[in-house]
Amino acid sequence: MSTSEPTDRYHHGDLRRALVEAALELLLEGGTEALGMRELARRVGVSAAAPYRHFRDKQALIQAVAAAGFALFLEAMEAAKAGIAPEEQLSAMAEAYVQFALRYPRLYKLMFSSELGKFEDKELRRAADAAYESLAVTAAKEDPEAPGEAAISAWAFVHGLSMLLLDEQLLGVSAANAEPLVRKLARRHAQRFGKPRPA
Amino acid sequence: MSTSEPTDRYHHGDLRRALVEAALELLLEGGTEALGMRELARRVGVSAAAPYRHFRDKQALIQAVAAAGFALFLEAMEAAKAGIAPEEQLSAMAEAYVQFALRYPRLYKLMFSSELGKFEDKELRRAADAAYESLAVTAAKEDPEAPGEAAISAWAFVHGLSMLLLDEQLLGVSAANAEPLVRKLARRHAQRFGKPRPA
DNA sequence: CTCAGATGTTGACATTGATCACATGCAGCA
DNA sequence: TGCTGCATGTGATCAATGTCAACATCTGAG
Repeated sequence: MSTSEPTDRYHHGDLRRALVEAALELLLEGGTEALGMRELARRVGVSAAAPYRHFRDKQALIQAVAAAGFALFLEAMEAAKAGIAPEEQLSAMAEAYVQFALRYPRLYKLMFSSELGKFEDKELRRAADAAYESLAVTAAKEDPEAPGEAAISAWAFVHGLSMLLLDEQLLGVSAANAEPLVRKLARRHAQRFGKPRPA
Repeated sequence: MSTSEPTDRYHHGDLRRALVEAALELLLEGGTEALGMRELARRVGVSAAAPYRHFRDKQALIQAVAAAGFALFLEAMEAAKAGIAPEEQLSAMAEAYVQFALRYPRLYKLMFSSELGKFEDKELRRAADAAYESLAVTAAKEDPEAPGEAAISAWAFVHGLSMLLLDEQLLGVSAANAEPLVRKLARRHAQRFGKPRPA
């Protein structure tokens, strides 16, 4: 699936992209701990100093990975509400949200790790905000009287639920058997937070 | 406020406690990055290898810190619902929860960092579960028909909201001006998730 | 009083993030 | 075509970190 196979040319050709790709793999496999500049360089088959031509910092590299993560995430969100009846959209997105977190736990964690300085990197900020918007607009439609609160509430709900599941904080519930619970909770949330009973 | 001032005896006397205390300070000041074994040893005025007599790993030390954090946290939760009318308890706790997260952002983040292996350390696990219980029982009372779901929902809500605030993901809302919003959302949540309108 | 085990120290090793001066090769201009 | 400037990659090196093993020191149980 990799776009670039290792070459032995002096100039790699597309190092930056290759680095982000490899970093993503590394992250998915081994978590934040496994994501090191040197190991990364090794993977891509390049010297240890090379990555610094493309990223000021380890942090900068991580921010790029997170941004890529948010792009993936946004895609999943959009896909989730495509072709779904409006009144079902919110709960469908909620489910998709949690499923994403469960499928890519380490990536998800990184994306919200918060010491990655989300406000400092413009591109990252935009990617994150785009994902937020996708959910927010759907949630807002559910409660036109207080759209802002509805959006925050929905976001907080799915985010919190994801974290709890990832931490296995919910006794007896793990990623494997989470789906029914998630579905039930999503329904419950959408129902109670939906438009306050029209006449 | 420190229990132990630096002595120049060969044996420190209460290194373990001193280490956890110092680690907590270090964490609160500089975040996870600043929390290193060597720096820690330096602070306590002891050699770099000494901490390893009390903690197998850096991870073990971190787990101990997290456990201490959960104790603090539990305390705050219990204090929040003491002497409050039952129907106000849930929203009071929700507020207290978020306030804790906002007051100790880095500690809070560490406590839920999830690669600290919460399930492996028994003491840590118990501390975390105790905190969970404190909120869960209160939330469960709000909706006797589905106590489990009510508990998860409440926990997810406050946890998610805290994370969003810490990440400054909510545009225009920061720790400083978060209080009114938090209060409003807590009320809203308690109201909608409360007992489904008794007759 | 003694001496065994707990607690600290010293010195070392491998690894990491980061930076420097230097090497290389591609692009555009002659 | 051939030259050359600039982006890109290399290797050597530094300081710092987590961790360990061998040695030193203290303290309490008998």
